[in-house]
Amino acid sequence: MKKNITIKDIAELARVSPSTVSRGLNDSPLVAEKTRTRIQKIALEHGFTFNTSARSLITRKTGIIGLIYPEHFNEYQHSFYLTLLMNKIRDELEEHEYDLVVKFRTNKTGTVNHIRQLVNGKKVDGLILVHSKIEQADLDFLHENGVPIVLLQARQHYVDINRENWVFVDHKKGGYIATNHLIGHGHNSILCMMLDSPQFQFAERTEGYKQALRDNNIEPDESKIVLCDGTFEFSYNLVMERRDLLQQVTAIFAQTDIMALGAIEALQDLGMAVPDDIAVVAYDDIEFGKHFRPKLSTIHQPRDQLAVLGCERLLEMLDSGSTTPPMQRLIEPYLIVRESCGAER
Amino acid sequence: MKKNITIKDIAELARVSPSTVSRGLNDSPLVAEKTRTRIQKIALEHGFTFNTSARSLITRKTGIIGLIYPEHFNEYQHSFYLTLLMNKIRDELEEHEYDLVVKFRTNKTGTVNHIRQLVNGKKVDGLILVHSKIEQADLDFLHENGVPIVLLQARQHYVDINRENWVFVDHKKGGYIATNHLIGHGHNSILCMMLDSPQFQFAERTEGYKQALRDNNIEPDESKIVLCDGTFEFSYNLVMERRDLLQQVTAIFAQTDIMALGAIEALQDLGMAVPDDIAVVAYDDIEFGKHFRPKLSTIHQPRDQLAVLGCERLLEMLDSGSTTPPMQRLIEPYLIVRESCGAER
DNA sequence: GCTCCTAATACAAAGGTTTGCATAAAATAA
DNA sequence: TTATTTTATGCAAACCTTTGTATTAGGAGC
Repeated sequence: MKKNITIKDIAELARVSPSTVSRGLNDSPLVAEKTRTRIQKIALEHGFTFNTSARSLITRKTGIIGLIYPEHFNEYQHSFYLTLLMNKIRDELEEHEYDLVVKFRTNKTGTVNHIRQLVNGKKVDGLILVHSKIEQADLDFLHENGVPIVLLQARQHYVDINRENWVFVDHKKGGYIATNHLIGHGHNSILCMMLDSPQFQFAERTEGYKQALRDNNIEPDESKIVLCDGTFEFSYNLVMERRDLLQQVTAIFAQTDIMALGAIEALQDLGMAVPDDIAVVAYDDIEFGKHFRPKLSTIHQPRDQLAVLGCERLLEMLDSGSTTPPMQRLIEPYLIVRESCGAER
Repeated sequence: MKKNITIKDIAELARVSPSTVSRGLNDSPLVAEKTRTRIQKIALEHGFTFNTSARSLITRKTGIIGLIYPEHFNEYQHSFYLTLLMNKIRDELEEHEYDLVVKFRTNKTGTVNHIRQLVNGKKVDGLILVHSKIEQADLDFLHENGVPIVLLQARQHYVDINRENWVFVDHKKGGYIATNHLIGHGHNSILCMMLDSPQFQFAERTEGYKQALRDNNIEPDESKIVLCDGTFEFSYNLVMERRDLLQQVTAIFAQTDIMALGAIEALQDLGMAVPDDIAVVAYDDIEFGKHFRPKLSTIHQPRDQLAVLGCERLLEMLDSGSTTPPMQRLIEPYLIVRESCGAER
């Protein structure tokens, strides 16, 4: 096992003191031009890299950002959402020399609290939370310790977000756009397949749905809002078993693509045509949506924008000490019109 | 910004020396039972956590494992593969108190070499590579520095894997199983839609395809091996434009699910029935495959097994110093029979 | 009560960097 | 030339832990 080359070694080779080497390597103006280049040349020749531990012991910066997401994510949620978000975040952070460590949030009480451990142990400089079930106490803890954090994608109803930095997708708007589009194409009786989840964002989507109806002088009908568990099968079976409901509507707003897919398959198996008999607008914009028949019309969540805004802010807080007022941005999803909503015909 | 509580602080509170606190907190037998419990109680009350930097400066362990994967991954590859693999790896490692930092491998020369930086800077204790384009020089470097590494999922043809620890999927076997299954159901003229990629694994899949043919006394016909770029569209168009080829075959072995999906859509648009006119076996087992019509018969890659075996070995090397001979495992993918291959009828 | 051994604790160095302050060297001014 | 300022470098402490060695306390044996 080879011993690593240290600043001390470089100092000897360059016949200067370790402090000068340190400054030289960090491009300090305190060291003469020619000394610096000499030092850097030697360092490069010997493949020197800073020992991160020693460095962060004194600077109190680790160069690592923690990304925390819920552990209950499934392949669907990962694929259309988290991975691409994570990739973009990683890219943004790497440009600024930060590394990303990924954690999921265990909420088992009695277990180690990941967040506190990461922060207290000085393992991370900041945190990004993707609609993770963080508790108020943990948020308070982070503030006390001056650890920057940004919340991404969707809000939780049980924490106070007023002091926090966040970038959320305006899911109410998303629901609104989807519904409004359908109404605009002549549908005035629309089934809302709502994902029944503790996550606030689905209630928001339903809110948007209702609002769009009201804005078009249609009174929302609770019986046309059905709760689903988010799986393909559930939606499929729901459509199969609730043909009564189908009779009453001409369109469906499905709160995720996978739910839409299940519903559409069932409709087709029932001999109904999409979008001609029933139009469908979905939500999420998974890659596969455009290969499905009919191609899915769906609400797209601007993932990259989330990542970019969030990272920008985090980086800003990281070097300014986060004293500025919090950044709170609601970004707008948009509708991608393909075939399933019938507007293209 | 609150100052963190250190071992020194605890020492004062407990009226013992820092070294005793350290030993007490680390459950050393050198410290008396009653002192230890007293120390631990105080530590707990004050929410003490070790300063990771200081600790790893001396122990030379960071408790972090680097996960490196190719940067060119797209949503498709991520969703069915990387994320779930990563999740499993994360789980395995977290059980042993390791964190995971994710990096992708930039191969731009002139750029920083992530691997060396991670290792030299003492940021990671070990590495997991998911068919990343690592170069021989980097591998040698890792060995010199005694940094454990395991290679996962697929081999590269340009590095010497004899000294390395790895768990690969037996892609030749995968291709063999797929093809053999089709032959077993009466198909003796099978189109192989091969993914044209620098990755070795696709050539291996083709090898398996050929081998299966030969083992059944069918001479492989190069004209029935067509190169694809892996996209849905390419496969779709290929089928549309090469109807001559279609006339000659009764089945297709598509090397990825998404390619199969494109091909099947095209076949259906041409008025051909799958599996009745043409049977299809795919490869990867993405979640959506089972929701497609027809449900995709496909080769499943045992991701969890990859993760578990790889992590086990890595952890072993991490505390035994990796002197044991390398672990080299080829794990077998298996066929999931659904509808597209026609065997269920 | 004294010696000797063991068990428990303390001391101090080490790990690699950064950084405030002191010092030395060079450059400028007189 | 000498005094003064500027610029470049060196010294040493600090960051927080771990760990080999020294020290002390306590107990056993005589």
